[in-house]
Amino acid sequence: MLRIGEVAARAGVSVRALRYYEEQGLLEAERTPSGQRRYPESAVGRVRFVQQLYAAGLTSRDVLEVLPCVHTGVATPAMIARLAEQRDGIDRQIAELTAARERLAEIIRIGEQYVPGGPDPSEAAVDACRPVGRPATEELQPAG
Amino acid sequence: MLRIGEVAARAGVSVRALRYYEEQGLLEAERTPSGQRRYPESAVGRVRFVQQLYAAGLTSRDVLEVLPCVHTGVATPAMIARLAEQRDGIDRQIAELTAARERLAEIIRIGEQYVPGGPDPSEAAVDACRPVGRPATEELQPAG
DNA sequence: CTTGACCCTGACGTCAACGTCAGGTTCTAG
DNA sequence: CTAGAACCTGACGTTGACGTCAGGGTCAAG
Repeated sequence: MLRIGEVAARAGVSVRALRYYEEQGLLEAERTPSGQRRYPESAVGRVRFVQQLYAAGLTSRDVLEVLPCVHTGVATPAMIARLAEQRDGIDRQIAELTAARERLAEIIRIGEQYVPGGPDPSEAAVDACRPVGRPATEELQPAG
Repeated sequence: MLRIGEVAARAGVSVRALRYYEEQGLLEAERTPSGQRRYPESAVGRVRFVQQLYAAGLTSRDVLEVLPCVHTGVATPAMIARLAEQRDGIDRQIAELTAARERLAEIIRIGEQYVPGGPDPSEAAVDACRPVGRPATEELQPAG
């Protein structure tokens, strides 16, 4: 059984975060007679999983829905539906992220191409900042 | 030239958000003599881009660094480096999201498999909640 | 000229996931 | 037994991206 500081260190989060997770019902702990929390080794993995879901944009409440096995150990059809919703939400997120990444990558490519000695990379960079493939309007002139 | 409500509606954000973007230096607007904001059509695309970057986990300040062309129209080598950093950050995010998605998908698969008429899907679901391929410890018994 | 939709500038409220501080207890090393 | 590290429970503070309310201009239509 691990102490809270140990779990925090291994999972790469703060002690406060673990207490917060408990408050939110995401992580249980046994208590010593004096009231100190004791965690099984598996708590480390669970915390990392919670962090993953947070990183996926889920809230604590979402995670609570997504981790029914934490409390009940059972996955009902309704829960499966919610899980699927969350999964689809993540899919949409990944799609948006990929799009954003591509636009950034394009700006970078243009920038790297012009930086070495080019006199005025502005037009190309500005184009990259525009919504995909839209022709220039009156905004964002080449700074001249 | 569009009015602020028009831009907000087309970009799918609130009027307040647009004023906030201006406050953060992410979006400029001309003003009528009476002080009302007027935007070019391209503002809609810009707002969508900003939203994309927000969705990618960037802060307003990050976006401000990432969109230097908004103000200067030029991409310096230092900016390129920052762009690359952000891109890599997004890559890491995508990787994490994909991992989270996979774990969710696995839980769903197990759930769907057992739901139709299975009497006790708990063990499988519980396994799916565990860090990848870790054997059962004393926590999370099959609820009985 | 008045009604109503839209716009303006502050400025305070919100929500989530913690950070941080206060004031006190417990555990471990010497 | 004593110092110090680690733990406890409140409870208030923080940050980012807005929401929302107050109080007041603007403008096309009737």
